[in-house]
Amino acid sequence: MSGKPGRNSVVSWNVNSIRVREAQVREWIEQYQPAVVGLQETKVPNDVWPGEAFESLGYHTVSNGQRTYNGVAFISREPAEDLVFDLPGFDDPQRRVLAGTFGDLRVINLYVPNGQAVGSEKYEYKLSWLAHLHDWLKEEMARHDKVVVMGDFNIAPKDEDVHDPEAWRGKILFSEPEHAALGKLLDLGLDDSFRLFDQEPEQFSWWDFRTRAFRRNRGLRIDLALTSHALRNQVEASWIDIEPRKAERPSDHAPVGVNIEP
DNA sequence: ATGGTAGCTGCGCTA
Repeated sequence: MSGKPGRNSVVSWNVNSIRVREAQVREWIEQYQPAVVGLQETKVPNDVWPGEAFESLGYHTVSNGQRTYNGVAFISREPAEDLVFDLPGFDDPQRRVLAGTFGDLRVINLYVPNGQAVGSEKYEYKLSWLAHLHDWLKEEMARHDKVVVMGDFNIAPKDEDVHDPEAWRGKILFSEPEHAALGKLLDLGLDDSFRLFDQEPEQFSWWDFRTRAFRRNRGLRIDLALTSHALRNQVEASWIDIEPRKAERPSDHAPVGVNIEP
């Protein structure tokens, strides 16, 4: 791992239900005092978002929630400004987008559709969603210099991000059209921050519950923090913290993040 | 080709 969580961290964490993971998230934030945390799969509507658990630590929160599925949120030391809750022009009841500005940093928190299986209806939705994301990000990149686009991308970028690339090649999370869509996002002027640094091999951010994949580290790196070129000389580290994945009743995802020099 | 586990919900859907 290059670096570790700290006060300069901007963090993405798919918590797979904030109701179940509330104490884990609160304790993690108490330990590291990160600047911004973007959550995915909170699975609660806004009226039962447990913001008070984090506001009692001195943090601000904002939820873009949904019952049962999806749902994204920010927990941040400074309040978010210029919030965006949707992909413009993409009418979608699914709550997957939350963007906010923290000082001079634009942070875009995403829960990219999973896609279920290549060729399925949900896969087509995923690719369409990513195409609309691209068009909106192009505008966001024009409006803002320092941008972090982070979240559960449900795409593993390269072979080294997959425990068994030959088994996964062409499958959901690792198909060519998904790679093309991610490539188009990077072409807007973004880096996969994790690869700005030398990293230990076999570092992943998600391990399937069903195959008990964590025990053998059979994972994928699908949780990403993309950083704009203007941030290159401020990005000090990019890391995955697998400690919370070892907890009792963990999320299937680990928190990932970038440390950005103020 | 399928199933395994987990969460939410109310036993099927999503991941």
